[in-house]
Amino acid sequence: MNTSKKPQNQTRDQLLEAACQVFADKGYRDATIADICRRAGANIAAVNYHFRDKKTLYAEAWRVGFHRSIKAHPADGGVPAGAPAEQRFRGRILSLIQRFADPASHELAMIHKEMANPTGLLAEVVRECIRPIRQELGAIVRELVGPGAGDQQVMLCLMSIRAQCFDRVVRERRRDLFTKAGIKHDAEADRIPIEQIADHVTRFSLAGMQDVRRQIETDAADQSE
Amino acid sequence: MNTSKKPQNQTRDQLLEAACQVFADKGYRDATIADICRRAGANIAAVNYHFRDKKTLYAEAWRVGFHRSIKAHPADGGVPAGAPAEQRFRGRILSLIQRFADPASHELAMIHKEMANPTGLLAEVVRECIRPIRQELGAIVRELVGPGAGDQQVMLCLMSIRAQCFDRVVRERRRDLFTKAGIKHDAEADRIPIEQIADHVTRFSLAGMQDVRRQIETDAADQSE
Amino acid sequence: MNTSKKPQNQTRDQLLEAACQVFADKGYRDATIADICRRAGANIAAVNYHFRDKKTLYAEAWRVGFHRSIKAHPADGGVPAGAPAEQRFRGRILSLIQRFADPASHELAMIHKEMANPTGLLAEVVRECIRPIRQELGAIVRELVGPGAGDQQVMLCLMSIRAQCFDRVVRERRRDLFTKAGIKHDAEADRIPIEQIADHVTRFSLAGMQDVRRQIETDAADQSE
Amino acid sequence: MNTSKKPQNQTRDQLLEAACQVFADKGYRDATIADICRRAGANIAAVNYHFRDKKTLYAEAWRVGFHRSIKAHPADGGVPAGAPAEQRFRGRILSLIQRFADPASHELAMIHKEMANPTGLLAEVVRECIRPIRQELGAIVRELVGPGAGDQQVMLCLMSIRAQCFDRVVRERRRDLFTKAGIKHDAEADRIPIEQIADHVTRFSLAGMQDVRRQIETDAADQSE
DNA sequence: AATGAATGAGCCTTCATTCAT
DNA sequence: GATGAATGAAGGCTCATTCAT
Repeated sequence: MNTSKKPQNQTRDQLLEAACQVFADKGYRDATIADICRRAGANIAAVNYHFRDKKTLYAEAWRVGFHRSIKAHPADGGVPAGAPAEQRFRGRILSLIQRFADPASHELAMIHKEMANPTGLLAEVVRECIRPIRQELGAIVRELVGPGAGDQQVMLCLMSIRAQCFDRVVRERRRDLFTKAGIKHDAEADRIPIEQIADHVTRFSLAGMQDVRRQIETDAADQSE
Repeated sequence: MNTSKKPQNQTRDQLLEAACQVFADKGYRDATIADICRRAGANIAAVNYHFRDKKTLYAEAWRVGFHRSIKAHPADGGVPAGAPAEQRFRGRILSLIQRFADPASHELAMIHKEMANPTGLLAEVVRECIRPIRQELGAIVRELVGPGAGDQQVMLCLMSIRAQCFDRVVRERRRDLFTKAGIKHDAEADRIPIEQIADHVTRFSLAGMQDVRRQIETDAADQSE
Repeated sequence: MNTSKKPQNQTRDQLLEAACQVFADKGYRDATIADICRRAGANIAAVNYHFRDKKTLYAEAWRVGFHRSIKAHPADGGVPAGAPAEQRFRGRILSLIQRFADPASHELAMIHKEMANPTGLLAEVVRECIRPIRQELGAIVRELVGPGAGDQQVMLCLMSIRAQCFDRVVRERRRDLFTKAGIKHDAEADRIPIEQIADHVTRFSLAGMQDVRRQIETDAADQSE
Repeated sequence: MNTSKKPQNQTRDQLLEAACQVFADKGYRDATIADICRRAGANIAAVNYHFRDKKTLYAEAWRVGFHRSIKAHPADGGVPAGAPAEQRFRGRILSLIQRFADPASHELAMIHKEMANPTGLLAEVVRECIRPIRQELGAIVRELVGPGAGDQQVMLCLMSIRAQCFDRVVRERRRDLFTKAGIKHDAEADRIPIEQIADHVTRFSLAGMQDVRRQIETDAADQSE
């Protein structure tokens, strides 16, 4: 028994690291194997040797990026399961935004690229990684809008909330869009600290959800009269 | 009186139409001239003849898509300039979401693709088309959060609002992401009527903004004591 | 009978003029019909309409360029046929160099391009235009090297002489070669007046031919002893 | 001991060899990568793999052709540096003409093509290879026309001399010009042995330079009176 | 008589992948 | 186990030419 399971994996790991960067930066199609190998200091045939495929490397890189991201920023934001819903909500929001804003993880960029040009190569990854977290946030939202809310209303609130978190992704890209087009873009918004943004999203969304809850209860009262 | 002034533009128009579809579907890089020409029923050299470049065709298609979209859904949502801010706000939201949801216009998909992989070819288009509308919405938001709000607070609200509208884009792509990966995706949210979504976003955001306003005024009162 | 034979030839003439310029500048292959038509202010189909072919236009432009050149600088350099051989020789040299150096005529550049990449389209033109002049210069050289000279010796002298005249052509291109490669090229030699160059070539060559003649006569004397 | 250090360069070498031939025959623009690869028995992507570019291959082929040529025919013509100027002059002339006439080297044809249609890709090559040799010949000519000669006079003599050597190039192409145009061209001059031509150019030029020197000294004597 | 539209062949280049060591 | 060499398919672009008015 050797101490490390696969000590020969150095090249493989460097390839994965390089792949994360390049895929995040360019997307699946625009990323080239040659570029990835160059950054990894590996031979051009290394990808096909270690991963058989560009496709396989892509899925693997995605998985690696996600796990690194979720490890650094646990989905519950450090808030214990027994805490009140508002606090758990805030934890989730903070976690999401931090994950997306973390420059070490390339998760956000990869998600954005993949959504823009779906490759159909991430079936497993999506099933394993993204689904569960979505459903957990869904449960909290359902708590917050109250038992009277229908599926549709919960869904709409979820949409509003996730959209705001996701905006970190979009914002990053929007900046590129403007920059590449040679347009000066007021980057002021980009300098707002993460915690402040998370605070804003939390408050803004809690207010929105309370409004939804109030309306539901009003409607119910009207109807019961 | 003839219906079309220059009937010889037929091929050109068909190329533009095909380009909108293909660019929206594949993005700049993945779209091939051959595919566009095939759909337009034109020769492979037609793009070069009519537009000189793939690049130029792309910019032109973007412009066409935007104009078509903005024509079908005026930015003010049909609400007169003299109406109360809340109504004008609702008009804007409705317009934005309708524009993005309109399957005839490929605006949303193209925006998303461009943000994912910026080409730097849309300097003019962005300057001419997108900028003004952004600033108009900004003015309305400033009205709603009140005169006491700082630039940063306005910016955060704008972010929350636009993110929700933009979610239409992302949602569409997310469906593809799941579908292509072979995962069944509850498309229930996609069947919610546009007006209802616009209503939700409007209410949700108005509540959020009021919360921001309230906080600002509270802080101001505390400070003035 | 109308005053001008073909008054409608304006476009045709402009095409020829443009063709001279472009063919001289780029050579047959690199010259594009589109460029020629653009400079002539004509439609892109004009060349094929007026000349059937790029090939035919090329031959026609060559002919025009040559005739213009020979008209401006008669082959005998203005020296009457009865003048002494040395003077007639000088006239020829002056004429050749002037023709090649005249920026209005594009003859030299076209010759050079054609020699570099022979098109095989100039059979007639060469037969009609260049041959006679070569033979006339040959006769003068034969006179100068004396009746004892063999064909080969005459040929070698002709080579030495024509080569010097032709150097105007090569020099022009050599400058381009250096310039395009980003190398500073002492253009001092290019500023020497034409007459001075013609003088030099004349003297240099007369000295050379006298040397040849002297050697021939010496050899003959040796042999007759 | 193996004969070749890197046997894997075979394809690369064959590409270079083919490139020399094709570029010499057709010039940069008219030469096609496909043709070069076909002659080298290589795949069409081989050029891109080994040289990255058509441009780079071109520059490399030029360099190879030059070195092969200069190796076979050293610039001094085998005449030691201590020999009298006339002999060193003859050595240079012989070397130049041999280099240009050597069918194994494609140097002359490539120079001619490049001068006709400068690509601007040979900056380094020209600087490294051609410049030094030009300057060495210049020094010898200066010796021969004497210390009283001005720069301009040296330059004119150099022009006359180089033009004659270069005529080998032009002659070769002129033959093509006539041949391709379907004209019978007395190829007698082409059959004159190289040494005889070199002899002629040497004598012819030495006589010319002596004439120039005599004139300078006469002028000086007139002036000093 | 003359033109704008359209065509198809050909070229350079890129890139994921495979082959032979 | 790992690599440099080599491949073939595909894409964007150019351009002389033809077509339909």
